[in-house]
Amino acid sequence: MNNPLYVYNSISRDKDHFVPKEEGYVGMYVCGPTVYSDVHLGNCRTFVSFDIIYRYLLFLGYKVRYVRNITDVGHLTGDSEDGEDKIVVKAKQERLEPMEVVQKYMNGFHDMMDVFNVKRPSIEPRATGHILEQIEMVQDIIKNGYGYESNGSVYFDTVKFNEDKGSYGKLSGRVMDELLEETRVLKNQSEKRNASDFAIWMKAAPEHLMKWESPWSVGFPGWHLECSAMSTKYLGSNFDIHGGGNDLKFPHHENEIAQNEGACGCAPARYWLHTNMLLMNGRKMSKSEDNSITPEQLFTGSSKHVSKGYSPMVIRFFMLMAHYRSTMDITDDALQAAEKGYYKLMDAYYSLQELNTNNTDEGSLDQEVNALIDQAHADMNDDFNTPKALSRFFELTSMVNKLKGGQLKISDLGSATLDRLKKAFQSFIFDIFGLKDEAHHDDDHNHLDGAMRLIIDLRADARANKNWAVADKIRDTLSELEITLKDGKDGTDWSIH
RNA sequence: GGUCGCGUGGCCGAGCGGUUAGGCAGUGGUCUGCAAAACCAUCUACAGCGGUUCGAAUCCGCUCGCGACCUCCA
Repeated sequence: MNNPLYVYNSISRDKDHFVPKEEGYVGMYVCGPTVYSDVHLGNCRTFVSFDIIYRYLLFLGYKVRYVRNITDVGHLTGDSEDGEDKIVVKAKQERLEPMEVVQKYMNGFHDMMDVFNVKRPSIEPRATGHILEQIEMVQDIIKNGYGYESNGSVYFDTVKFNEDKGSYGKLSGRVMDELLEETRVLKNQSEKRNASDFAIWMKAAPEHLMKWESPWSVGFPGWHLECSAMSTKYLGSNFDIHGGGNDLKFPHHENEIAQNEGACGCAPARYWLHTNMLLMNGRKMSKSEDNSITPEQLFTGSSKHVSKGYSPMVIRFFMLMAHYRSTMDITDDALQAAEKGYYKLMDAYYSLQELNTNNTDEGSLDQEVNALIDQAHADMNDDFNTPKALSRFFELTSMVNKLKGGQLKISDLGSATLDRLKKAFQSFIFDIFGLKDEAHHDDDHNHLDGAMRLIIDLRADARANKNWAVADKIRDTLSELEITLKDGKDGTDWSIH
């Protein structure tokens, strides 16, 4: 349990020993959604991944301040100064106030996060609530010589920054000269000094819907700026973890680093964590192309890509089966496999609760059980390797089933180890992996369990009388209701699948 | 075109120099009134071609295929 935690740091391109700046505390910033449309599944994977990271840090005993923003202004369609604000575009389309659009999709986002059992962050700041902080940051950047005004807009001078610091592009591996060449043709009409410069404040057209007073113009902040300003405000100018999807590395995170260094001379985060993409049909999910599925479609099964609906926890479990830094391909077969695996694991958890031992000494099984639990912890300490940790629990699941079925003797397990095993299942499945048991819902479940015991008794009577017709009718009818009866050596169990 | 990454058995997906990953599916068995569940056994692997090494899925080179970013995206 005392293994140190290693995390893959995109900056160093290596697994680094995680040592928080302040012992016992972790500051973590994750780029949240731009709330201009419904969340899509890829978003969900990213936030589930960081939820597991957040939960694991909490499990390790850290006091974590987890900041995840809501982008509600400044994120443009297309790049550069030619684009329109995504939220403004949507507001016009739906004939709503921009803030109505924001509220609508932010609510939807929160609901979806709840459905996936994603813990809420400590602070969820919004860009529009931090205009002053962003203006101040622009002023600092200008003061330090890395920003310049041009026709009411302010741009970040990437060339000057790179000359001084020599580091523009270090996160994403870009080379300054290449950036200048690549973009020169496309953006030669701009107000920018260099093609790779980016806006930190933009002058708004008179009819623009969301705009604020600033020293330079009535306008709005550049997209990248909010994260720099808000992470600094709530986590300080240098904090522990910054996360986001892989596709944010460039330009978003690169520019964030430049802004923070440009404003205060310090690198914002010490560990940069990036999640990988969710694929469908081997390609990145895309709304514009036809390879996309919404969470709702996945839940209900109303999509040509799936044969049936899958519950949110099955999907969360599915996500656990791959490492967060690997791409993950959604297929119907893989989801079916995840569904069965999820139920198998949950069933084992309940079977485990029924196990008891009088053996207060060490038993012959103790070593193996303890080793598997230790390995699961080590797996999580190795850059949050959930698929590997999960595999340990499937091995433990097999042992639990053998103990239950009598293939292994419960007397070979010491009570201390059994106790530890129960705690480990609890911690990993519910606290760390963040799974919920969808079949055993508290009060409802207790009522149903009482009724089910009666039915099981009646069926047992029928079977004792060799009245197979009645016994099978009970079993088959329940099966149609997705209730499975499991006849074992010590009577019959049931579960909802 | 530039940058980065990936190609593992029927499917998903770990491993990244020597030992069974794991889940799902398949096959044979145990159990069962018959099933299901569970258990036991078992079958399909490391894109191709070279090289390094006592030893390579794991390192290096080349070839082929795929993906991401560079352009809104988690």
